[in-house]
Amino acid sequence: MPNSKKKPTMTPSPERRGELLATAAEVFAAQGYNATTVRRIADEAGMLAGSLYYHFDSKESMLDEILTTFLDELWARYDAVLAAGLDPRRTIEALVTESFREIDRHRAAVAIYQKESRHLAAQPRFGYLTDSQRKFEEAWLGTLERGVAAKVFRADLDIRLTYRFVRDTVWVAASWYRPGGAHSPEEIARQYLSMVLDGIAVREAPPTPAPPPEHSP
Amino acid sequence: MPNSKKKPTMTPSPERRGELLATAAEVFAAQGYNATTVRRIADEAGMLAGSLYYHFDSKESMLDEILTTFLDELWARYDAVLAAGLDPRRTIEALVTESFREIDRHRAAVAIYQKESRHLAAQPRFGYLTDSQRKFEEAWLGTLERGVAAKVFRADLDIRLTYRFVRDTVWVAASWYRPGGAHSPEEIARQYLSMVLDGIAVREAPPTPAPPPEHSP
Amino acid sequence: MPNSKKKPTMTPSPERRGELLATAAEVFAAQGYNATTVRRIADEAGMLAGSLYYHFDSKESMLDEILTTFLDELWARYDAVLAAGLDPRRTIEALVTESFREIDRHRAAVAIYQKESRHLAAQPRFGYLTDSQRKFEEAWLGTLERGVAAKVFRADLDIRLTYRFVRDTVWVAASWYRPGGAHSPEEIARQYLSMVLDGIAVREAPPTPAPPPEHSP
Amino acid sequence: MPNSKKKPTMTPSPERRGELLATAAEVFAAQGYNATTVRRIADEAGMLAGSLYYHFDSKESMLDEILTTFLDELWARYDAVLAAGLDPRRTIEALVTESFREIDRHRAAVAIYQKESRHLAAQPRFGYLTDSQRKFEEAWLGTLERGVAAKVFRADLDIRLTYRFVRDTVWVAASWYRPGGAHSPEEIARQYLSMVLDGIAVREAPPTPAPPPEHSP
DNA sequence: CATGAATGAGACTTCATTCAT
DNA sequence: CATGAATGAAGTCTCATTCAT
Repeated sequence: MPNSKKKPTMTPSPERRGELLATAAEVFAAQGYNATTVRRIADEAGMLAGSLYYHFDSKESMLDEILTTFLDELWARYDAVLAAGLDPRRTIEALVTESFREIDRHRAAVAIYQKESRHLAAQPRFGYLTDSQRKFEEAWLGTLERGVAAKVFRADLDIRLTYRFVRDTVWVAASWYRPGGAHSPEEIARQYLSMVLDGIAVREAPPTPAPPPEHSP
Repeated sequence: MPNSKKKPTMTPSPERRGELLATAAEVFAAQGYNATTVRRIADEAGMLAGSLYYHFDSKESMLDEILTTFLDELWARYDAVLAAGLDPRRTIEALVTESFREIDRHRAAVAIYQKESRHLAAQPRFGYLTDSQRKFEEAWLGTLERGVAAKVFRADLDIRLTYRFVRDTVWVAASWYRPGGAHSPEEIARQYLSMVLDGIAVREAPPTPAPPPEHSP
Repeated sequence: MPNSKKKPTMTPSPERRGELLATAAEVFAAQGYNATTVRRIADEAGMLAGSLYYHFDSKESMLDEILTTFLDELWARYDAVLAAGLDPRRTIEALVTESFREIDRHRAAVAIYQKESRHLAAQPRFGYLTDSQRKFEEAWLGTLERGVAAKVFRADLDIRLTYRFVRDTVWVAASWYRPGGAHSPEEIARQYLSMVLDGIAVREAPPTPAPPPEHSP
Repeated sequence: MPNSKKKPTMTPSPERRGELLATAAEVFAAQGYNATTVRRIADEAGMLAGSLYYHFDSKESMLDEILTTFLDELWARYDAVLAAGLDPRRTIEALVTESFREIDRHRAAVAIYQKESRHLAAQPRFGYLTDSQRKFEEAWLGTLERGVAAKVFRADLDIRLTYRFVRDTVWVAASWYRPGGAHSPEEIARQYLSMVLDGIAVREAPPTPAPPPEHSP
């Protein structure tokens, strides 16, 4: 739901718009929104700075559109997961997996969200960021609480601490993730889930007792 | 610290300097470095923008000093830990604990580091950020590898993924941590370590009906 | 910048031209020439900004054509009046009446002229505005002077002040006049003339002993 | 005037502001608000464009301050006149005189007001222009109506037409008035009032019929 | 030490204008 | 004839920085 103010030229060409937004997102993610000049985006897109304004109202509206596009898609998927009626553990697994998929698809948008959402949320225009964050907390924290009640998640931990731990752990990944890397989003999700759920320490399983048949050279 | 040849006119009282840096750090952390105007810092400090230049060469040098102060202290502590010759698990525990203590002491600086280090590292002046990151990786990744070799950390995980998981897990906390909150840094460290090492899932009932006969005690 | 050596493609239908000019004039009058964007005119005309350039060389040439069209017509009528050899009072009456008729026909153009002519006159392209103003002054001031000489206009007033008074009195009306209002141009002219010639004050009781002898015819 | 070296121009804030506003007003009046660049104002003031922003928020706020300063003063004087309880004719005389004095004092502001107020009034920030215009109409139209009722002003004229006639007649003078000219504001007011009240035509003095007997002495 | 005023570079944005389709 | 997209110049404004007082 971007701007709906004055200009009758709302959607000149969806494709070009999309390309330009992708370019902008990439630069915003790499340099930070404030540090990114509109000229830099234009250079990257092979046009002059002023030309961007044929497609967008302002630098801010580009940011806006990048974020809303991402959040809309994220919530479509999250909502589907939450509506599926899975048990807490499977819900967490699904949410984490969808999150990594979203990072895969909208890496730049996620990185921007991570870096900028806190101070953007103060502006009325970006109020939806706060809304989204609240919904986000409801979904994750609620699921964790159900899990604790169902005795599948530990009860001896501060639940909010756990929430932040899981949440951040997943989303910071956007800062280093590169599509087409060694692991697929699903594989990363699997390993993250394994760490988050079971820890990185070796289970009591006697590190010595039973000597596993090692690989014969 | 490469450049130190500029102004020999550097005789302001160290206390005032410290106060001003703390103020600046707070604003940088809250709004982002680029989005912060020198005037805003001056306002917060009760003076005019121009007056800050009696104390500092530039806005950038404030940022520089904030980051180096933080990193210098961090490394003093990390080096002490690493020099102590602890086993991998205790080393990780100590590093995590020191990290949370550092977040407690330099919350603003840590938050700035998180948000800005990536694009700052490109500038020569901030080359030390890259150095620090490399040392950081050596320390943590090395410890994890030793732990895997010693079979105290799981071997079935991608080690770099594990590294990023542990690293991020700890440092993102700076984005929400507020000194004087419900938990002390040490308590947060304890819980985080517990999650990271053992996971958030409840262990399956140890004495399961069937197969697993191996656990000795 | 009179660039007119490139496009021989000037074969638009005169009607469309006229419509577009009327639209442009309306917008120029409402918002001011400088504050009016070519896009606004195009919007109002139901086309895109670029499309206007099929019909006109430039925004300035639209303004030019609007003003010359108006002035040409005005001078045709003024010249007819001046050529009629009326006495000073009847000449003034005729000029005023024609002026209001012109305001009725070219309200927008007159309003533009009022607002913009002063600074436009500085540009060579609009030199004709200065010429017109000089002719205008000759016509009006000359008539007034003849009237003073003939003792039909007061001699105790600064003649230039009188000239400006009469001139402004008539033309500012363009700022509020709307065609199709309560009064016809002729009626407005009649009342204005009555005010200008005889004042708005009630005449002191029969200024002379003798009661007014009735009209002869 | 480029800045000469040794100018001991110690200009305290309010005075400098005032000077700059006067400069701006002059340029706005000469070229029109929209056609005036901030750089032009700065040039005229002997500084760089950006430097103006140390004193003012924006170009618009300069305009705002110019207009409010003028209107505040105008209304102080108008209100004094209206509160004096004069009869309709003397009230009109006083209002006209004060108006010409105001034109003398704030010529530029008045000229700006004339040219720009109509489209500025649409913006919320300049809503006070509409308010002022309404008060203005109340004052003048009301006085004229009282005068008609008291039979000192003609009843055979459309009163709103009369109002506009008197109002415009006075205020357009700002477009040609130059302080220090041949006539003082009071003298101009006297002549204008004479024209408005009694007309420019020679009184009853029969242009031909009967030779005026009275003014022989 | 601090202020007040200014500089200068560069940012975002607007807009008249062009041109291939 | 009109559109869609772009250009390029110019305009308003911001801000780190300087410097005389």
